[in-house]
Amino acid sequence: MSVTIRDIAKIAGVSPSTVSRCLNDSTVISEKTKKRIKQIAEELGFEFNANARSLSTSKTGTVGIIYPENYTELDDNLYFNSLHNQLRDSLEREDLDLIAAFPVNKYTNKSNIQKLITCKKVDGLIIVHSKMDTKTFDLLNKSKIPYVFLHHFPEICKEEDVDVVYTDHFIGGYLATEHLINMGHKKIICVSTMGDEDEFKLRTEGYKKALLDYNIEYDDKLLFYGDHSYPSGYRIVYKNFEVFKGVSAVFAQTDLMAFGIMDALREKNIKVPNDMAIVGYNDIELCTCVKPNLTTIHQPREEIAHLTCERLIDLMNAKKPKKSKKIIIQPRLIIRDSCGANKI
Amino acid sequence: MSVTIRDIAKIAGVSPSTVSRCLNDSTVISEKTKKRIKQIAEELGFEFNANARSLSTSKTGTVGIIYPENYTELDDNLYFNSLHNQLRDSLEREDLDLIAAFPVNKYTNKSNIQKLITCKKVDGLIIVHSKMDTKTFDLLNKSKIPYVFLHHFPEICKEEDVDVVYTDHFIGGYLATEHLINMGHKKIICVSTMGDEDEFKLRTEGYKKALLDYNIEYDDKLLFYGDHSYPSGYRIVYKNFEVFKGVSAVFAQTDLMAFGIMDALREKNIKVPNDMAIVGYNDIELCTCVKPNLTTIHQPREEIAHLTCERLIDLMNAKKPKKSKKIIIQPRLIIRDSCGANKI
DNA sequence: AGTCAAAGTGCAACCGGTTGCAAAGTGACT
DNA sequence: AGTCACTTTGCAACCGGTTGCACTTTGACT
Repeated sequence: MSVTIRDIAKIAGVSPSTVSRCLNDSTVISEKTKKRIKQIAEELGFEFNANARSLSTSKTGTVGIIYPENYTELDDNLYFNSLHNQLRDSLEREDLDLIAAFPVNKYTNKSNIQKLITCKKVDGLIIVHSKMDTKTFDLLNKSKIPYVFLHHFPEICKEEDVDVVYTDHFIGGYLATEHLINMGHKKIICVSTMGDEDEFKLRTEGYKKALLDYNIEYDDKLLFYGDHSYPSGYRIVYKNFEVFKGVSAVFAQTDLMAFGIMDALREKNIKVPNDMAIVGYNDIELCTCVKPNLTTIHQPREEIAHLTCERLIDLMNAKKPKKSKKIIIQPRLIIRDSCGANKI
Repeated sequence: MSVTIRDIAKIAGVSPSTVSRCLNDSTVISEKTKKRIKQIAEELGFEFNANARSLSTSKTGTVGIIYPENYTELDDNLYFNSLHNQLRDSLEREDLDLIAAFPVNKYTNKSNIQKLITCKKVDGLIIVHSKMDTKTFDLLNKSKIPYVFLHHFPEICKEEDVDVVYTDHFIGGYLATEHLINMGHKKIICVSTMGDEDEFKLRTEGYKKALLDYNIEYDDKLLFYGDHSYPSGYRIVYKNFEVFKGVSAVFAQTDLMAFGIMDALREKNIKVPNDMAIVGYNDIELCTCVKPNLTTIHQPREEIAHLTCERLIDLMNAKKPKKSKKIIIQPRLIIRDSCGANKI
């Protein structure tokens, strides 16, 4: 069917191994033959058969990414979608393909992680998922396939032992709160989320620390819990309107909750930012598709994606196992209109 | 490193071919040996090496999907993201992996379509992209790799000659407009988009046909062009406010433009839906994250994804080339609050 | 002319599966 | 015991690359 190196070899009157070496730019081949062979390959429209190549080299040229099962339901999948595109872009630079999967195939009930590893379909793994059983984790380590955890890492391993890149949610929470304080607010509601995701706890910690640093007493009546989503933000306002009436600012730990809060406040005739300042978290594209534009904490996706891929590629190319490394990325405050800063 | 069928063969005292046949459930093997071999394989934690398998069978167990280059910029990538997840889900059912790519690698400048095909990385291709040069198209056909066009198909081929699945945008435009007419509106603005994308032209045609059917004269002063995005919808209201003041309804051909229009109208103190009814298009998740909830045209993603994959898998499994087929999916009107129907 | 290192190329095995075909085994029946 | 059909298994080639090692060629130097 398609052209093989043996075809080329026959035509050029050399052995297949020579052809292979030429097309792989081996240094032991003379420039003259190299040029000649490449020429013929070009004319014949030769392309390597990736499978044959993978079989003999044990390199596939593709990396896998594992997302949390609840990813599609996750309201901030908007953030993940955009991160995903950045990751793909970073990998494209190295001509690597990307296969995305959930931890388990929900139809066959088999572990996709295991499948990708043991079937040798990927050279490396990016794991955006914090729950992992010991069996899979062992398999992962035994397989010698490099991996880096993105955003989360499983409880079953020590942070020092694995490669992980994440953003500093403590600082993020701090920055958001500090900004509101600097704008003159003293009573600031914080809307976090339930669940065992550490990042939200950290955002809350940052919030508390900022209050402390600026001598504002922390009041746990001002702390609420949503579920990431727009409706949950919306409902929290309605359910706790008395509390909202008594404050002048809100730090919502996802942008979508901030949107819900803003819409509910509008219905209650509270003007943002004049009567209430709002800061969100994530900086999804829609922040500028909402009036007033949302002030928020930006997680630099390009940087996250770039550093994650860089690290993974490093590991994939390393001859010897490398010492694991932790990469922490600093979030940034993006000032728009919802916090009132632009009106001054 | 990992367990091979030869390892199993040695332990079981049979030949590798027998092991292969057992694990592939060949009918010529006795149940007894099959059971024994499978048992051993299980114990050893055997998994097929996908590359070796692909090499000999020419089946990779993965399909590729090609997105338009401008996909990440496309404002309705929200729609595509959700469609993508549905596609992945449909493929997961058959244990197929999915590699997503753009038509060309923007760093190496090489054709990704060509790469996926000629390197034998995929068994089939879903193509969401209408521009394709003759060379690639020829390659595609010569390669015998089955493909289906999703939503668009290239101009260089005849619709009858290729497999394509898309939604009926004419009907979508018609449904949206008809609904507004039924709500008593006679002057209806239509916001389409520039560019050569047929689907938007068709939506506009549907709009015109509905007007015609209900004896409302078409007025081209009521037709505007945005660029899919929220800001463009927003701006159109500001720039043409006199026109908007004279009508009672708007059909926006993307949800995001509808959002922009709604926000601009709010700032102009025009109440939706009381003073102005609005219908969008796509039914992105955010339609219910906006006040009032957006009435819109839903493109059934599950159905689209399912039919696309079903067709592709059909083609991949076919022994002989099948006659090409066109699958057209009907959009649905989703009535929410922005059109005023719920207030009556 | 003879020696020898360096450069260039080919042989053959290997990666880990699949599969057509031949051979061996089984059991029923004459 | 011999024949025959059918079931079960093994041999060996193949998929299309890579690579260690051995061999040949080349040219500089004594």
